[in-house]
Amino acid sequence: MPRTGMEPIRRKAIIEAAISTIGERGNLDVTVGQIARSAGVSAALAHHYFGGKDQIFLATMRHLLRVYSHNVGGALAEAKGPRGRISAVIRVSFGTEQFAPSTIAAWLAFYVRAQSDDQARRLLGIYARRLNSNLVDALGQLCARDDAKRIAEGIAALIDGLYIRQALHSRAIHDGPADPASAIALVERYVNSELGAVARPGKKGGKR
Amino acid sequence: MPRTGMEPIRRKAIIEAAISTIGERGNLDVTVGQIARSAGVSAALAHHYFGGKDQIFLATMRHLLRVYSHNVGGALAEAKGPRGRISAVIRVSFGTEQFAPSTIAAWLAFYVRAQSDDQARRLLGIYARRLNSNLVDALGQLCARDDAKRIAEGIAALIDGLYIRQALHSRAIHDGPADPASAIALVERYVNSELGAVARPGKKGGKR
Amino acid sequence: MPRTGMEPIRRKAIIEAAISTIGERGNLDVTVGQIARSAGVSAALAHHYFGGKDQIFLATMRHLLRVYSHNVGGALAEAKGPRGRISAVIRVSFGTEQFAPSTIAAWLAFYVRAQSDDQARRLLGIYARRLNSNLVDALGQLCARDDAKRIAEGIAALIDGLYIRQALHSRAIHDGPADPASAIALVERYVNSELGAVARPGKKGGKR
Amino acid sequence: MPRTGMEPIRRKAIIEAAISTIGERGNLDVTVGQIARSAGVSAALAHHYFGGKDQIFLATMRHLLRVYSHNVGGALAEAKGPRGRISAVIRVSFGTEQFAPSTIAAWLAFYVRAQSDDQARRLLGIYARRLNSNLVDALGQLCARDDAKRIAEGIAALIDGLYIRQALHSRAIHDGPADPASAIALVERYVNSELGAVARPGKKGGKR
DNA sequence: AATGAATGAGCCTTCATTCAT
DNA sequence: AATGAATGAAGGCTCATTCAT
Repeated sequence: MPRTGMEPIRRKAIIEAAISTIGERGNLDVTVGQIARSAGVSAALAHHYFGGKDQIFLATMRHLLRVYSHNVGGALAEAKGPRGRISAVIRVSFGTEQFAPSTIAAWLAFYVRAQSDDQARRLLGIYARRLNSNLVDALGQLCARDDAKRIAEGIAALIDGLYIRQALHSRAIHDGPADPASAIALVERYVNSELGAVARPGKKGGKR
Repeated sequence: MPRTGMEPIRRKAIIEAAISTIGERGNLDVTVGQIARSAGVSAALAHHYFGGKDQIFLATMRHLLRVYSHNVGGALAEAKGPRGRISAVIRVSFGTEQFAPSTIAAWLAFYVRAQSDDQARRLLGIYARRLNSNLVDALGQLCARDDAKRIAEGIAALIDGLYIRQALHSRAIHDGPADPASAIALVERYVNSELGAVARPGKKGGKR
Repeated sequence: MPRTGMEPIRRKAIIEAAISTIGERGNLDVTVGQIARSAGVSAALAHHYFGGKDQIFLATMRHLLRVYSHNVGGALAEAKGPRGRISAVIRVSFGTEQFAPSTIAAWLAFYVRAQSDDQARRLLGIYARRLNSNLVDALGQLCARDDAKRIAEGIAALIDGLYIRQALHSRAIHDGPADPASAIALVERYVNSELGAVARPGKKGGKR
Repeated sequence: MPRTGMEPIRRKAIIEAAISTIGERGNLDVTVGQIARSAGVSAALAHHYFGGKDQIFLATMRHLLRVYSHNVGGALAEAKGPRGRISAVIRVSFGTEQFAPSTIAAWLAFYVRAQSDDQARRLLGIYARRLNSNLVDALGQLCARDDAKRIAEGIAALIDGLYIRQALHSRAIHDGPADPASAIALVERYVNSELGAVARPGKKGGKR
């Protein structure tokens, strides 16, 4: 059975097992053994390929972040105009892949992790800054720089907030929008009213 | 030294130690020993008074929730009109007591905890529903029921999102508003524009 | 049963258990569990009091070294003249306490350990330098400085060599002197002939 | 690349890798993986050729012992008279090959190993007895049998002692002779004074 | 009222060893 | 001839929890 070239296959399996295991529990209190079992391998193998529990977590974060970034990148490429790019970011953030319960739970768990783990913090920081750039750049073409920053912050906060609420909702705490559609609508509406309220610089009329 | 009537004093000390210990680490991976030491007592005593680690956590959550509710209650009593009550909720949510780094970190940690612990979930659910009622009730007097629900959801999401960002911010990830004032302004602005966009039913003008 | 003030008792029991366990095996491949069991406590307690396996080893070395130093100190105090002090060191080195099989085995195990562990090296270095000082000082009153250094080195080498041979002997490899008396006689004879071969500086006649 | 006839080449490479790996660490706490890597092969191959870790160690000991014996044999053949044969043994014991830091460290490690491993003990016993025979035979021609035994023991102890001190010296503990020459001189001097002190039986005068 | 003493259970991690290719 | 793949077993260490005082 031991064929050569198993490493990438195992790594992927273990990372996916980590996501689902973390997702099920809702936090990082999972053992390497649980993850490994869920991946159908021994705990020793997981260590062999990743070097340790921390690295498994880091690799899992990196995977989550990379998939998200990749999806955002794709949506951005197809988007039309600055307003379209904003919508693209929002749409991807609540896309099926992103908004799956266990993905969200893992996401939040890593948010918390970032508070005590330097590497996790750095990783998250990179993604956060990139997201912020995307939003501020697009908004900057539609309004003043200061407004752009503020609105970007609002959008990001809304997304994070809806994430956390979704995580709790799927565990029957909140009654908020279980469906991505409502979440998207809520954020879009926010963008619209904020943009509607501010003058676009350089544009002739501005708001009447 | 062991005088009678120490129980409430010890309980309080332990709960406060729990908040600060959790707050410092940013998650619930704290030992009973750490909490106890920070409270100046032995781990055995913490056990004696609370019965176990889980109960310490629960009591700490309850404390956090109770303080918050109490503050909201007070602000609500002084508030003028429905719009004032909304502002009261927002203001309290970002008040100095609530927005202290370690309080926020503990808060988030318990949010995560609620995903895997039934009792924590129930506790959080009660508070969430009460907050929601407060918001929806007030908003209901200013707009249609459906709009009220949606805006309440938006407000709650913004608050949660700004919390999580604040937690990460104080650990140097985000560049968002470090100060409560900006956070409050951001949410207030949201409320204003959302309310501005919807017609208030039953009020004379109504929607045209 | 758990009386207060157990710590020193346990520490001592664990250290003695470490010596005998290491002595029986003849090397440091002993588990904390084995040591603890031999001391009649749980492995957790050994960790509790010492902090870890390394520290148990270090404490054990320190104990061995301290006892030896203490014995040397006592013998030195009673010794008459420089030649007597040399004999004192030799006598103590092969004294019953020092020359017990498990003590010797432990001693050697730590010698080996010193090659890969910094702290053990430092510890052993202190003792080695002190032993060297004692010998060189005493010899320096009986012969030239350079001779003293050389003879001290010879004595130390003989002691170490006889130790290692004793360790193997008690495991049926060598046929050397099983008894301390022969070992002492061998070293004493070495000292005598070396001293007899060198002129004592400052003394007129030298040897006849 | 896998040509036929690789076995002896691999065996030798692995044994030499074992010596250097053990020598670097200064003890037997080396993994098969480390040895194999240092030999440029996989751990599985080392297993394949030797059957297990223990056998690798045994083969390494055997190699060390065989080289030493071979060198002694060669030196003995060229030596002149019994006194010359004693010098030959001493000279070889501190020869460059024998006195290399990693060789000495490995040697000591195996000495310690012999205390807990039967096969290692047997192996070492054979060599020890042979060395003893060589010395006692040669000495027997220069002095009484009893003296010969005693002096042989002294020589062996000195050699072992200087070895162990050399091992520690190269790790900066002792200040003894770093160079083989001093070690040889020290032992030779010992032999001379011991022999000078005893009457040679069967020889004419002897000392009165 | 309070704590030191003590431990069982569990987790991470390492490693020798096996096996199929 | 040689190795990547894989694992069982074992050890160090932590920690919540109990107990006697």
